[in-house]
Amino acid sequence: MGEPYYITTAISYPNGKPHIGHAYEAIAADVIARFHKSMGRDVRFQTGTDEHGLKMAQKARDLGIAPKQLADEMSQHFIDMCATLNIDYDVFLRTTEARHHEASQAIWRRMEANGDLYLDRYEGWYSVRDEAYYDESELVEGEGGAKLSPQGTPVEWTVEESWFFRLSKYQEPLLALYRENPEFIQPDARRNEMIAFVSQGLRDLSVSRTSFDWGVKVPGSDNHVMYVWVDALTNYLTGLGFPGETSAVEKYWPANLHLIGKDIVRFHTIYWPAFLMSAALPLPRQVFGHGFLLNRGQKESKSLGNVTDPVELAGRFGVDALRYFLMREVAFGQDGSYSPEAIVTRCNAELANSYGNLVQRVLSMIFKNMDGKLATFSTIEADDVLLATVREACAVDLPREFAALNFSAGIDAWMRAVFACNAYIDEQAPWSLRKTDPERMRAVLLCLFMAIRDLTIAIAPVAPGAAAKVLDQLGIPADQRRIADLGHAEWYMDRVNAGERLSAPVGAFPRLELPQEDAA
RNA sequence: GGCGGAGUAGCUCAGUCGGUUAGAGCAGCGGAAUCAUAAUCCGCGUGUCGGGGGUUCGAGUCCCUCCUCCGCUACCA
Repeated sequence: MGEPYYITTAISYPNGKPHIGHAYEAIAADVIARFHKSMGRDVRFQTGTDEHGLKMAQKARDLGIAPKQLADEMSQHFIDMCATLNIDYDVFLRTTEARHHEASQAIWRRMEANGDLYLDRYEGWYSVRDEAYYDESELVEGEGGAKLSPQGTPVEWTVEESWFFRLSKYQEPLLALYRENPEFIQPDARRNEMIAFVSQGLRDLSVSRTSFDWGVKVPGSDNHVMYVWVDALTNYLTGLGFPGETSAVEKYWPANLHLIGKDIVRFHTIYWPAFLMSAALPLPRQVFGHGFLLNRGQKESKSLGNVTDPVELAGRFGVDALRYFLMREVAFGQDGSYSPEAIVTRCNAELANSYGNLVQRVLSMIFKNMDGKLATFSTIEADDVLLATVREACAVDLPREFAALNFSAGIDAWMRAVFACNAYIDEQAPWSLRKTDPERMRAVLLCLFMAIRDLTIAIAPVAPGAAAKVLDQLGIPADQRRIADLGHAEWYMDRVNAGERLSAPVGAFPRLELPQEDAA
């Protein structure tokens, strides 16, 4: 196996069904995982659900069921979403698992042993509904002079015993981390924000609660449960077998990439590294905060009634098309906008018309005019130029951009290679050569066969289902479908010697139709 | 308020250290071809590069200022 590569998504809070943002993060992480596997690395990919906290407990109480029952039910929606979207994770971690409680308590003890936890009182304006304390300056005045949180919920002065983490101690180490490892927080704009935040000074963090009990118990303080972030962040270690000194921990920790939404960058780039430093554990190499997806430029919300079910969306347009659209259309790291029209337009123009149709016309001609038979052939300069262009895009340009998480740019390079194939086929006009020079026609079509193999392997991490369908039709062995295999000199002769003939092609990238209800 | 980012063709965006007539895709218009998923190929852009001022032989690219939008500004996940 190749060099280890460990990627995680944030774990989702399952107090509602998955929304498009969950799908986006899962898809992006899956593309990254599949890409690195394709490059020959030994990949570990983890996702999951964060099931503790007051909101889950309250919702369960409202429904009259046990929190665990609610968690089981809701977590299943996320598992199902992953199945629908072809998310090929290695571990789906649930924070209610016993091993996770053990891991969280283990990291707690390590922080405590390092002298970074102490018991004190937390006093402040507390909103039960928000499960949050607010500073006096944040409060707003409600009717009759009542004090309200910035969200307009009632607050009351509360004194609570709480464990504190000495976050203040880590201000300088964190700043040094950002300074010495500029790639630790990405994109750059997020890093600047975090540097500004930490530079203002850090206060110690309250890391336990006594007001509810749906969480991980604090070791030695049974009436306390851990602050959700201590528990949640630890999931990245739990899945590897921590606190056991397992081979997975040894091999995959520290993680190469925590892929998260821009809204939780602070927790992952300030609290998490501070916890890890305190526990004397290595720090992840990179935290990337992706942007949000907007529905026609607007944030999705229940009140606007524009919430999209990602499973339904995938059903309507196809998983591969949806995955392609999201990775192609949105500049990774920035917010992006989507709509049925945008998905249909983008996927039809690129996946169906330019690429899918290329595959179809070439395989169809090989089937009809060559009996589906592959053989050796000799090339002219135009052929060599085309194959070199395609190879460059698939083995160099796209991988370089994907490795840097520039998916849009990587796919753009891939599209240019597809355009080159379409220009080449028109120039060579094999349909004319059929009558004038059949030998040359065969060379042109086989050249395109080779190009299609490269193109399909390169795009497979993005559209795994449809790519596999094409590679099946090309007769490429299942263990020869990685980007790392592109350069194998013998692949084509092996394929010829296998002797398997091509059948009539079956479309793998169909044109999409705009559903009636969305046409307007 | 403070800090940071952005404002380039109808739409989405590229434009590295300032340098020749500011680019790509989509949409639109014209032509070619007919192997293919009515798909493909070729050709066509006089854009106040948000406004104004400045530095420079020369600025979308640097400086100042103004306008607009967005993000962050501690304990909801």
